[in-house]
Amino acid sequence: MRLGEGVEWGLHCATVLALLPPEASIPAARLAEFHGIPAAYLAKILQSLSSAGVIEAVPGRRGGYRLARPAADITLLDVVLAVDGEEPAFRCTEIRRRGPAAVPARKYSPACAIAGAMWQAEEAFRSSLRSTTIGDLVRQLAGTVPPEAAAKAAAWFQEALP
Amino acid sequence: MRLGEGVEWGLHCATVLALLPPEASIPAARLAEFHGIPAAYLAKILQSLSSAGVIEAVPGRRGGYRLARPAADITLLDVVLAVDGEEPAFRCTEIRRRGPAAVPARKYSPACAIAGAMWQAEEAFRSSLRSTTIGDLVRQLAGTVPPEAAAKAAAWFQEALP
DNA sequence: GTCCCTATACTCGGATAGCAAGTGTCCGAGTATAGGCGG
DNA sequence: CCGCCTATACTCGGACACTTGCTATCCGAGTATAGGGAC
Repeated sequence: MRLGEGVEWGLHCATVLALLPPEASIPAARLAEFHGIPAAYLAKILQSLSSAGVIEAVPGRRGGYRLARPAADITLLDVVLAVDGEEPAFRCTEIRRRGPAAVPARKYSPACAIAGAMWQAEEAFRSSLRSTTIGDLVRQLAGTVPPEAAAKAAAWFQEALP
Repeated sequence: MRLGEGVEWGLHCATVLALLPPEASIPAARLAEFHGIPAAYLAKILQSLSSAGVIEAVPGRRGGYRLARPAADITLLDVVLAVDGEEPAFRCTEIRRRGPAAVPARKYSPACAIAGAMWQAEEAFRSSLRSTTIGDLVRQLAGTVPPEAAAKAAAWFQEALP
């Protein structure tokens, strides 16, 4: 089980967007520069977040990206599913219905116990991600980010944005 | 996030092994035939389970695989980690320490809030898998597998094993 | 001075290569078994 | 008849190709802006 690197980028970008003034937007290239990551690939990640309705794109000369709704209404699950895809991690291929012991399909119970247990675990994973919002992250980060780094970030935004 | 197909195979094989008489073993080729899956690749999966100590290999002419310990002592997490690897799904690359707002490394808190939230979710996933054992699966399957399929399976094992 | 128009520069969006890891396969090393041989 | 020995056949274990999907990149479509000109 492996989460794509874009998930981390998407989460960090979402928290940065949550810290911007309301209605303000920031271009993908600036977000990439701020995080020290490849701009071309980050564009693809932000595109996924945009089409999923987590963030929204502002077109035009002074455009960019901003959150599509309040940070408190965006869960970590929203971001992870938008970047990584909606399909479940465990895919049941119904191998119980194959081989020499197979019987007609209608005789099987709707879901086998193995797939059920795996999906239950995945639901626990998703439930945990659903219980935290970008707003919660921002609040936590306010207490853990080094004050010096916060100051440098604020100065950088002052210069890079307007 | 995607779990390899081998995880499903490993879980099904573990339940089959749990149903065998104590001390009995079954070759990888028979397990593959029973499930209708490629034997050569299943061998690789079983190899992973064996080196992880979940199942054990019996060498020699009438050899095969069997559970390394009672089914009630094998959790689904044991199987998943053995097949899919131990490394966590979310990997923090510390992008917070990069870019124009970076400060000396020692000033950062040990773990950033984003990675912490992701790891907490993954722990919920693992905890759920830890709470179910192969023994539990066998008990559940006893009530859900079609009796007709169970009879065919028993007959097949009678003929294939000795 | 104010309004309108046009050219511009910057933005996002989707289509396009490269690479690593999962998927699938194969052959060699090792061992319990089965049969034969000798006592 | 019993025990030992050897050859065998079957097993697992690790090393070798191939395909899918993640990683990385580019160029074209679209739009708000800035400047200039007319009134």
